[in-house]
Amino acid sequence: VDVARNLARDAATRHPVPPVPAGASVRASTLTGIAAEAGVSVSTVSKVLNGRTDVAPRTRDRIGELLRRHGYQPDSGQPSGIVDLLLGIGECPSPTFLHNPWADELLRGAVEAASEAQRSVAVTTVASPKEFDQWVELATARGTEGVLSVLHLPDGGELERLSAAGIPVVVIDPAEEPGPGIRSVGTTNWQGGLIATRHLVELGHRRIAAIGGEGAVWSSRARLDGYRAAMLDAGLPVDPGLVGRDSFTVSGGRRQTERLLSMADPPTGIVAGNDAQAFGVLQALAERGLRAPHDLSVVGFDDVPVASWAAPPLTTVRQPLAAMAATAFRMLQVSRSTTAAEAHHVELATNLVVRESTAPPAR
Amino acid sequence: VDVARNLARDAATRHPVPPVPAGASVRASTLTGIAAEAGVSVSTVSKVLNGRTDVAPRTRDRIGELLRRHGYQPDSGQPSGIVDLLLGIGECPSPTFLHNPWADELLRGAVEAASEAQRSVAVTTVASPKEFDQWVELATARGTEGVLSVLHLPDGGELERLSAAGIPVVVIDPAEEPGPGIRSVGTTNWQGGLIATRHLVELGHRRIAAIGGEGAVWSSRARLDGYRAAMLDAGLPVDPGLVGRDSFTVSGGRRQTERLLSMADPPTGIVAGNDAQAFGVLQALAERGLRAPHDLSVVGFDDVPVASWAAPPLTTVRQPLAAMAATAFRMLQVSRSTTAAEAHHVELATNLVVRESTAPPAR
DNA sequence: CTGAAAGCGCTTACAG
DNA sequence: CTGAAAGCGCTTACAG
Repeated sequence: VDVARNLARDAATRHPVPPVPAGASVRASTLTGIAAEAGVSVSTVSKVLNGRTDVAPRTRDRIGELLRRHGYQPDSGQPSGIVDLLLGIGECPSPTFLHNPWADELLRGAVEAASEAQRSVAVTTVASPKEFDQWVELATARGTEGVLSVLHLPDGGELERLSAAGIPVVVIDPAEEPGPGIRSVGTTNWQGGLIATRHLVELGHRRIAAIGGEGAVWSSRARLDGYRAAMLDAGLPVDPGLVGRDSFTVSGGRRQTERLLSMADPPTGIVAGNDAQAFGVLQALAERGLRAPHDLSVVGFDDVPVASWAAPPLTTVRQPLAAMAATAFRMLQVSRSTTAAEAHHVELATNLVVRESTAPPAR
Repeated sequence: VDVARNLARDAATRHPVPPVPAGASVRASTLTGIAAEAGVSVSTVSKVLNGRTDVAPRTRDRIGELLRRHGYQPDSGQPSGIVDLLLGIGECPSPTFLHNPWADELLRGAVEAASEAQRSVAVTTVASPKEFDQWVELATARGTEGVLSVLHLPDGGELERLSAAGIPVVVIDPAEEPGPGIRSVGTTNWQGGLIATRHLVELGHRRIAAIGGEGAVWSSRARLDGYRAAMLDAGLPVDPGLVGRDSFTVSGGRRQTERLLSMADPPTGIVAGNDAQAFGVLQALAERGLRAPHDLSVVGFDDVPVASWAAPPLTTVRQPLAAMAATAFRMLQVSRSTTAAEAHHVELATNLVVRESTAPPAR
């Protein structure tokens, strides 16, 4: 009886609004509205919102669902104007992530796209699940408009926390295979491996080595497969000794090059797993008094801004990092205006940037 | 009479608080408090806050002053949790600023310091005074807690806008000489130039060249002077032909090296103006089939993360970029808790990182 | 140009 | 576990 009276009063107070906003653009729902719809008091909704524990699980679920559906924003007054860029340190190749020039261009792309939309990009590095949770807390408190997660593919629990808080996510260059429930932006890694290798083939190389990343890094597997495909296309055998896996760092590239160079029949060209490894290749060569491309050709991967700083400037497969970030940012925006943003994965094309570290083999 | 009654009532409502927070840490002032102090109604204060026009100029000024003094924050409930890192593209060496790995470590330092304080760093690039104004608008709307301005030294008007909005500023590595009214963090550039040069002297070099930045870049002048001081100390003449000024880029370093190498009596060591130039030196050498440190020693400046990627790994003067950003962040925080934060400039020490691009001269 | 009053969206201590 | 009530900080239409 009380509940019914309550409902009636609240309904009278509310503006006459259809219960669920559907595809409409921005519609600030209020606790009062949600409470009426859920048939509970505003206090209870407020508790759910603030993570209080004294709410029955079923009630909490029902209200949570409603909050999500309405895309409820705290302080709904003005939007926060902040989009978060989350750098997952944990599972990425190099432990000190921001030390990787790779992140730089990603950040640039995100900042540019955001500034066009009158938004700012907040950068956070996250090294552990605990830090991730802390970040969710912080970001919900200040009302982030969405997360661009670099490399890190949020797990089920994280996804739930995010969606409970109404925060849309897009993953950039997922480190693992992205599942169906999540949107992401990547590049054509397989094709990148293919064109890098084909470039060397076309220059006349026959013994071509490839360096991959460690373990199951998703992008690395595809690149290596592209390498194999190109070798196959050219009718060239893939000598297992010519394929090395190592960390995505300078020393990884260096180590593999030393191994390769000490083979009885060393390669004349190397397709590195990324630009850092390619710099390592160059270092290993220099140490032996050798030079690229005269003694060995190298192709990098990423086209990190400093790729052109190398001596000689690095031929590399360009990953359009800035464009990837901008695309991810835009995906975030559309998800805010449609009720159910469908999950999808977009891949941006890689392309070869020929500089001076590749040439026909000597002899 | 009414005003008096008002005051009395408001004073009763308010918690017993001294009128101005003084050195206390975080104290959220409310409209009610400000109104009582100004002897006006909350409505009037609210109008001033929202830029309504129907407020007498004198009243508006008085209230504005009070709001500023109290460091009034909208939504004072929770602080925004955002500190801005502003990258001034306009006057810095390389036009596409974020392409400079230099920014990376700065960002890392800021992000780490901020995260300890439960804050996030919003990154914005600003290319023109107009963009700067737009940023101020955006940042005040979302309530930034302060600005870390990289390179860009805000001018009088900008400073005024910032202080009117109650936003504290600290400049990192000011591109020009910082005036007395502003706080900033830099490094001991002069000493850096000195130790880089002295290192080459100690290795036995006599003909040592130096590359500086273009125009009046503040930090570059100091570095060059440090070079001269070290030469003087060693009783070595400073041949004007041995000092070149060029852009702070790879091609700048390359160009100067070509010039230097074609001299009748070329130098055996080069002190570059920054790491990018040092990479350019390495490129110029490689093109002539020469190698560092065998044919020529090079010292960089900055110790950008990729300095160790060079072949050979670069000996360079380390600028503690991350620590600088962290220091600047902390200066921002203290300014929030003290009423009048005194202006000052702090310089962090540079130090030499010896890697493999330097050695005693050949012959 | 000013402020009393109504109201909004939210939170929280407390009674049940 | 739930909600009525009090309260907070703010805004705004309106009376003067």
